[in-house]
Amino acid sequence: MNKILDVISEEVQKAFEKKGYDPKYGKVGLSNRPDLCEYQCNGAMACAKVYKKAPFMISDEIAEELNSNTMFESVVSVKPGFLNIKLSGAFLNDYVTKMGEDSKYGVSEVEEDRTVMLDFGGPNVAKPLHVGHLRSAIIGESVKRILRFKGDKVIGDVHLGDWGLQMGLIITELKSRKPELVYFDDSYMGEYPTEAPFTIAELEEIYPTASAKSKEDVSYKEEALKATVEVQKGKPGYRALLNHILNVSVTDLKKNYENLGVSFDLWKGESDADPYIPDMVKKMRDEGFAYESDGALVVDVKEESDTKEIPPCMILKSDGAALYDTTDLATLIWRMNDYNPDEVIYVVDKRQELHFIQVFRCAKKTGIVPADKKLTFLGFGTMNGKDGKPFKTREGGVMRLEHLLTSINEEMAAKIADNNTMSKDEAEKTAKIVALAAIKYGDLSNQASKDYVFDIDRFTSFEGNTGPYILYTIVRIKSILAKYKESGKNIANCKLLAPKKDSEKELMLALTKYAPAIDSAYEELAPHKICAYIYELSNALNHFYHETKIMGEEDADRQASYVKLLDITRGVLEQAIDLLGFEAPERM
RNA sequence: GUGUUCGUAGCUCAGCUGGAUAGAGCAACGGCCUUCUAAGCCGUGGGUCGGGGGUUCGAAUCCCUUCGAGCACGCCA
Repeated sequence: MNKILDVISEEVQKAFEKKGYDPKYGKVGLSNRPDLCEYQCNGAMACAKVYKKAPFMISDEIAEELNSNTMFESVVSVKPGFLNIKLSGAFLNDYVTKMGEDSKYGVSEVEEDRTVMLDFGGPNVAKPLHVGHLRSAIIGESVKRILRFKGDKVIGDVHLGDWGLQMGLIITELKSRKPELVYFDDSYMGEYPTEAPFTIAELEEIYPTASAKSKEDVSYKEEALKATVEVQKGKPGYRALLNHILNVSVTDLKKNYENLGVSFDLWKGESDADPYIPDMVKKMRDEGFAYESDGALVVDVKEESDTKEIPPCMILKSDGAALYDTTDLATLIWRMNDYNPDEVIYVVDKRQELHFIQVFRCAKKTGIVPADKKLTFLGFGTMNGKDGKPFKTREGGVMRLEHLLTSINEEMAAKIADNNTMSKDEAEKTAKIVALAAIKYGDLSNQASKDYVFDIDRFTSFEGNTGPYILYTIVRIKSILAKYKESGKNIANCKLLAPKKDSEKELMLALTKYAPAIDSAYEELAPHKICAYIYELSNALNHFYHETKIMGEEDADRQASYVKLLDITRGVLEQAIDLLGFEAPERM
């Protein structure tokens, strides 16, 4: 169905045309003076310049033309040339009724068939998820849902960090601890054990230890670098270890992402790009793109329009090892081969922007990615603590995601227990749902590209513009709908009427803004637009709720209309929070 | 140094493809629970949109400049 702005604009444009002006001036926008009108058209001012007339005269003509139109309650011309528009209740009723009949509440799907590869998550194997991984997961999951909702085919890939120096470090540390393992015996020719020689807990301890050692001990670091090259060259014992590390980590990661309501279609990693690297390098050399520079193999990606020097893309280090430029490029090879996406979107820390500029340019230049494909960098800002510096625990370390979730869950459960007579089991389940909504909404309501302050106290207070406020609004609606059903009436039979009171009309107007909100979130890959929208809608609902006694309404038709309005609002809110990646409980 | 992002209320943030009186939440203060969940609703106070120029009928929004902060800048990822 058409967006309400388009429907209104069409009428206004017709009026401009009828009066002899270019219809393009009839474009209508949302009012920025809600005290005066619901919609406004500013075209008369621009139009006045071209037609050499006073803007006020033009707006007067249009207002007069439109005043008999049943779509509008009023169209008023205001100096210097604004057109202030109010919709008629009958039109609004009709429009919102149609929205309610549509499974997507008026959001239309994109016309062309598109396949999008979405690269998000980006956890490193052998390292526990910490709060730094939260943003990519939350934003990526929401973007994935938004794109799918709009009709794109989306393939989400976790893109594990399982290939660089970190693998060399783990192997080196493991070797120094258990040199007797067969993986380190170069003469061993048999099958390697299927059981991993470590648990996830050990693995998580090994990496930071190794990383710290390498910073102090030069020979240790050299050994790790050597091990890195050897894994990449395919040394059997090390490859077997790599597989163990991968299996143990991925099992654990899946569990953690599941707790966040985040899922991936592919669990590929940097290591999956490895088979494509030799051919890629050879081709880049043969075709003259890659050349030696200070012992390393690089591809220039400078462009004339650059305002600064863009360093070349590094393909191979002077010791022959691959870098992240290399794996990201080779990853694009299999992505194009196997899935042929129209666009690849990277949801990664914005500090990596330069790297991706290099990779994108190199991929286009060398033909890995055809010119008509889109490569998009969706960079997000850092999660800071209250002090404005990157988020740390009180002790100064990184906070594990599990710990963060557990502590918020506990606070939530206590709060719910205070408020309600729920069973312990239900309270805990509800606490998880609400806590997750708090965290996700807290993140998504900020613009992705900006740094934001992660303030646990604020998120657990649950007042104002928060996830729990949205959920609370939904729960209130559900409660009334349940009561209506209990009274033996059927929501499906409810028919919407034209609004009578202001708060009722406001709510209907808020509903009509759903499709534009989703569309701009889709176009700009900006989930925060959805947050802003549902906050506005929730406010409208709560205002209406406060002054309308629905169950006490005596006029059965009016009551049915209220119920219908609530039901549509509930549907829109639940659909919207699903796009953000969380859900609402039945009670809270 | 070069580039880049940003600077909006005491705090955290919207608004930025130019429109009328710059909006929310938190915090402060004052009201509203015998009636559908007060995690709510209503109200008050709080701003030279970092500073200065410019373009325009009109600028938080576009351009220039200046101050301040963050981030990135070939062999870590």
